[in-house]
Amino acid sequence: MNHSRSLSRAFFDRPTLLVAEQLLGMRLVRIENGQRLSGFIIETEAYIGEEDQGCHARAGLTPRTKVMYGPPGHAYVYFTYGMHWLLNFVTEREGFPAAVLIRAVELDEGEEIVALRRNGQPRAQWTNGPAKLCQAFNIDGTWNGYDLCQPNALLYVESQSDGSPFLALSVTTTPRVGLYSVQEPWRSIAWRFVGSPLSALGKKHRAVPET
DNA sequence: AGCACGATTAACT
DNA sequence: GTTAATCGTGCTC
Repeated sequence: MNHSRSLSRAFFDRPTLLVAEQLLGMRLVRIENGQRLSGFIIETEAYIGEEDQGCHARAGLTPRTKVMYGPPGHAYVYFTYGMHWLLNFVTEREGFPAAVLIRAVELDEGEEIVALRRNGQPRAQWTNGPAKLCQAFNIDGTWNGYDLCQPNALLYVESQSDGSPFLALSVTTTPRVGLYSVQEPWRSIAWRFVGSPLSALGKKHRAVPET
């Protein structure tokens, strides 16, 4: 594609906080039966290392966390609450467990299919949650370990051809969602990145989005 | 082998 | 704002 390019492994092979922030405005792409489904990433969270008590890797190397210990640029997809799949991207060097959770995207391509999958829901709620976007893009555990940086990948992230994001966003950081039982400082550390359209600046400002 | 728990969502009141 | 749905994971026995 002329106006875009796939993010390289080097992009993910960097400090997780940097990756989490710079993923905002990039385009998540899923090729399904030859058709493109995509959305602009607008919300992420960082999970970094065994010390991070909010990170699954706090349990060390297990069958579940194995992918996070692997090379960067792979998908870490896991199941939670008995019914939801969540999509993460592995970051940092091989051997160091870290990942970025994709919490929300703004749908770009694949409206018909997503409308079908999220039937009954208004458009604004199609992909505004980590499990919702997995449902919308039909991403489940079979994608765990998938290499986003391989040639002709069916799941990957795009930037513009010059490497910049598609959307110019103002970035707000807040504590990560749903870590109520996690000890401090991990519970409150501001490792959640929320992108808001620059055009919305000066209008409504939400200091801390509801958790 | 058994069990408590959860990086959530939708459908309630 | 509250709660049920639902099952893989990791920890304990």
